Amino acid sequence: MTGKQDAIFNATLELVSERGFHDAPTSLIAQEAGVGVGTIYRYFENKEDLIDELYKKLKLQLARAMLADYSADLPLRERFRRIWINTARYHIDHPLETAFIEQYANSPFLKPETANIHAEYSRPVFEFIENGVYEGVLKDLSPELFASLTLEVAISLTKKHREGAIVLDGDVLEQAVDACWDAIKR
Amino acid sequence: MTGKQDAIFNATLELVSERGFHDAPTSLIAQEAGVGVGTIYRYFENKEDLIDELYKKLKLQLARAMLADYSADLPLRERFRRIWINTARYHIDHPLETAFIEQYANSPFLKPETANIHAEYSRPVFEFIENGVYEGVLKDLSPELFASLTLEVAISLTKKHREGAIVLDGDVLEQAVDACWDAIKR
DNA sequence: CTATTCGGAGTGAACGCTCAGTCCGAGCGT
DNA sequence: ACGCTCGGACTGAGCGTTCACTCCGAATAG
Repeated sequence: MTGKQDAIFNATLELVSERGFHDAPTSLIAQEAGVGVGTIYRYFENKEDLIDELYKKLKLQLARAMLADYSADLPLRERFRRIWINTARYHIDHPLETAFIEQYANSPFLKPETANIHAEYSRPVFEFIENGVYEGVLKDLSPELFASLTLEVAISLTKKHREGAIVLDGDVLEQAVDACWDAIKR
Repeated sequence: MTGKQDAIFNATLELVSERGFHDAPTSLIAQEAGVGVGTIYRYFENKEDLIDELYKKLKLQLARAMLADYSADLPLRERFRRIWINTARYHIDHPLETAFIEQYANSPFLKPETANIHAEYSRPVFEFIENGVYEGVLKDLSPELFASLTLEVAISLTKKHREGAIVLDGDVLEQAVDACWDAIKR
């Protein structure tokens, strides 16, 4: 039974997202999770470890969501659209997870070995890029530049959506995918 | 004499950027700045106020840098290039400032009234967008979407540069400006 | 001399984490 | 079937430490 671990994860996600790492004391996390403080330390070495494990879990969840309906058989344009929309959708539908990831990724506590997790899950994304460049449909740019021109745009838009600066409805989403495609297509 | 206030700002910038908000105790900031702890509280109400004031100061600095050589007389394409390159340059040349801004902007401590500061300084950026849309050179998109498609890309690239994932030399910078232009031009 | 600025030991509050003790179900002897 | 023992998951009051912030005497300026 991992019910308690999950309860601790959920409480941590909620508290850290809404109040920040250092305003989410272990005592509160335990209370919110319905367990004793000591129980946290049966599942995690310390608070930093708890945060780090939660981060890895969410990053994996995100990677899965991005590639939810991916298939290498589809046309490049459609593969792109799906990955892009999936990415945006995840961030829109999971504000707590997004706030947590963003907060931890930008903090100096992020462990170097944790920072690179994403790479191994996102193989299909690189596959897509290589195909596109090889076929001459995409510009010959580095994968990192591709990511910044497309996925980072999606993330930045969802952040503005979350803050209320824009409304990301279907129309805007389509405008944005098209614009991102223009940025990378030859 | 504002020498002490500046010393406190500098020490805070350095410590918070490298160690994080909560691993930069006032005692250390005071030591690094060469002042007593109490002196900090002569210039700032509390630590949160100090951080917030520093954030505003850096945001203003950034806005000035972005528009350093801007002129409404230049062709749209050139205006765009300058703003984009200036933005990237600032973030590349000011890693501490960037780390601080990014960290604070993504934390839940950011005051709502502080979050909107940038808008008033970036009037010329909106001017550029309005002109471009009016002249039919740019797509008819919202200013926020423009920002995500261009400036956020610049910022995201410099972050990768700072982390060592890519090297942002002149060539890559030019590739990126061109790609961003393709994203927004009609 | 007076007014103003500064310094840093000291204070109370809050934190992460520990550990002695509780609780409960599985296993065993009768 | 039943009572007893044992082991480990779990608890939370308490420990040691650290922090933001205060306060008042010292230093400095006018």
